[in-house]
Amino acid sequence: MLNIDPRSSKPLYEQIVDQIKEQIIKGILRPGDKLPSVREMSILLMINPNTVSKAYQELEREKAIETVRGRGTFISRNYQPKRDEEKLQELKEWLKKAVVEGRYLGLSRDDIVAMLEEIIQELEER
Amino acid sequence: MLNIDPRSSKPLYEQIVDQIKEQIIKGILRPGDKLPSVREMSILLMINPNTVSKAYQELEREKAIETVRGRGTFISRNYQPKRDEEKLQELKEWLKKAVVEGRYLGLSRDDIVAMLEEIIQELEER
Amino acid sequence: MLNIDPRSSKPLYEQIVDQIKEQIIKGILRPGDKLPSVREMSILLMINPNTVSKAYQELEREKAIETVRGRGTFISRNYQPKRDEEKLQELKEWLKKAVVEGRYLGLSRDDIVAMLEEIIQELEER
Amino acid sequence: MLNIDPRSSKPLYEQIVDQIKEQIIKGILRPGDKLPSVREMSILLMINPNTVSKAYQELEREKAIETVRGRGTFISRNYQPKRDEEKLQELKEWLKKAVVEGRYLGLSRDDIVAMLEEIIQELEER
DNA sequence: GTGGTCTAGACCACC
DNA sequence: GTGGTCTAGACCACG
Repeated sequence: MLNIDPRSSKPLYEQIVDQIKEQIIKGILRPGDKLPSVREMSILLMINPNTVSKAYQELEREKAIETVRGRGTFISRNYQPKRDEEKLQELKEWLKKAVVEGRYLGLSRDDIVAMLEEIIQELEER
Repeated sequence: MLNIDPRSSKPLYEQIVDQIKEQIIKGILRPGDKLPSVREMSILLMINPNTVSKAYQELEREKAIETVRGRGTFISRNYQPKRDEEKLQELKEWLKKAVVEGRYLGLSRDDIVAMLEEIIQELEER
Repeated sequence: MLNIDPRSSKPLYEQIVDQIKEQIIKGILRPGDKLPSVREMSILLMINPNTVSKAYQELEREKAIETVRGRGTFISRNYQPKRDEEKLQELKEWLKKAVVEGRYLGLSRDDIVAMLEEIIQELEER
Repeated sequence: MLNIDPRSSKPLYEQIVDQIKEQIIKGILRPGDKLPSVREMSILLMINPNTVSKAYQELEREKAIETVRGRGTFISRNYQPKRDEEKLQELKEWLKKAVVEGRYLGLSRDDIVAMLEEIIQELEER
C-alpha cells in the first residue's frame, strides 16, 4: 500500500504522511476508510512503530485523519480546507525550488508548466 | 544581499545555496561576478565561515560557481545545463508535493498553475 | 581496517574515501556491508568525527555507500557505473602523470604497462 | 607554450611543472633549450612571478632544469634518471587511483591498459 | 589575501 | 543509537 524507502534522505515519517495525503487526493483512500493500526502499519512497512505513530500524529494535526479511541484511525470525513498562510508559503517555496532547479537543468518555462500539469493530471486520474 | 533565517528548519548552508542559485536565475548575479569571500560573507551573514564554505563548495559541485585560487569565488561563465535524471525526479517530487499540499489548502488545479506561472514571472522579470 | 597517515599531504578524508573505494573494488567490502558508524570510525582512526563524516558524505555523493537513517552506513547494493566525462578526464590525467613521472624515473614504456597490470592484478586477486 | 587554467583545482605551479616535464618527455623541449625567465614567463602566463619561481625551483630540485647565474634557465643536459623510491610510490598511487576510478566508471581491465598505452603513444609521437 | 582541512564540542532530528 | 548541522578557533597551501 505504501512505498517506503529507508535510504531516501526524506524522513520515513514524512514519506508516510506525504503518501497518505497523496492517496487521499487521488481518491484511493476515501473519507471514513480505516487505516491500519500503528502496530499493523509498522509491521507492514517493517519500520519502528514510533515512526508510524509520528506520521499519524502529524496527519491528525493536519486534520487529514481522525483517531477514534478504541476503534482505530480513519480518513477524516469532515475535512474542510482552510487557507493556512504558512503552508501556502511553504508551497510557494517548493514551486520556486522546482523552477530554479528546472532552469538549471535547461528546462524552458513551458516545460515546467507542462510538467506541473502532467502531475496534476496523474493525481486526478480517478 | 542574502536573506538568511537562522530559525528556519532549512539548514543555513542550503539557504545560501538556494538563494544564490535563485539570484543567478534572476540575473541579479551574472557570470563572472565575484562573490564575497568566505570570510566576508560570514561577517555579512553573521554566521560561521565554515558554513559559508560548505555552501560555496556545494555550489561549486553543481558548477554554479568557480573558485580561482587565491583570488576568490565567481559565478560560472560557461555553465552548460545537462539533463540529470535524478535532479529531474527531485524536481517532480517538489511539484507533486506542492500540488498535494495545494489541494489540501483548497486550491483548484488552475490556482496552482497560476501560482507556478506567477513564480516563473517573478524569476524572469529582468 | 583502514590505514590512515596523518602526516601525508593527502587530506585525511580523502584517504578514507580512496581506501574504502579500493576495498570495494577489491571485494573486501561488499554491497550491503555495514561500515562502522561515524563515531566508531573516528575512534578507530583516532581522528575527529567530522572528518569521517565528510568522507562518508563524499562517498555517498559518489553513490559508493548509502546511509539508512538511524541505522548506519552501508556499501551500496545496486551501484550502476555510468560514464562521466569529467571523471574520465581526471583518470587520464593520473595516467599521464604516472607516465611522465615514470619516464623521469628511467622506466621504459613496458615497465609502466607492467606496473599497471600488476596493480590491476592486486586489485582483482579475490 | 604552456596551457594554464587558474580555475583548476591543481595548483598553478604544479600545472607548470607537469607541463614542462611533459614537453621534455615529448621532445618539444630539448636538453640545453632556454626557458623564459621567471619574469617573462609570469607575463606570458599572466600569473604571479612567485608562482613561476616556485615551479622553476621544483623543476630544479628534480634536476629537470638548471639555472646558470646571469645566463638563464635551461633544460638539463646531463639528466640521469635514478630510481627514487618515494616518487615510485607516488607513481603507483596514481596508477592505483586511475584503476579504482576506472572500475567505478565501468571500465574493464583492458580498457584501462588500452588507455595507458594510448597515452604513452601520444607522449612518444615525436 | 584566498579557500581547504581539521579539531573540539555542541545541539538536533530521526529511528 | 544514527548521521547532519553549526560554531569557534586553528593551521596550512596557494598566489
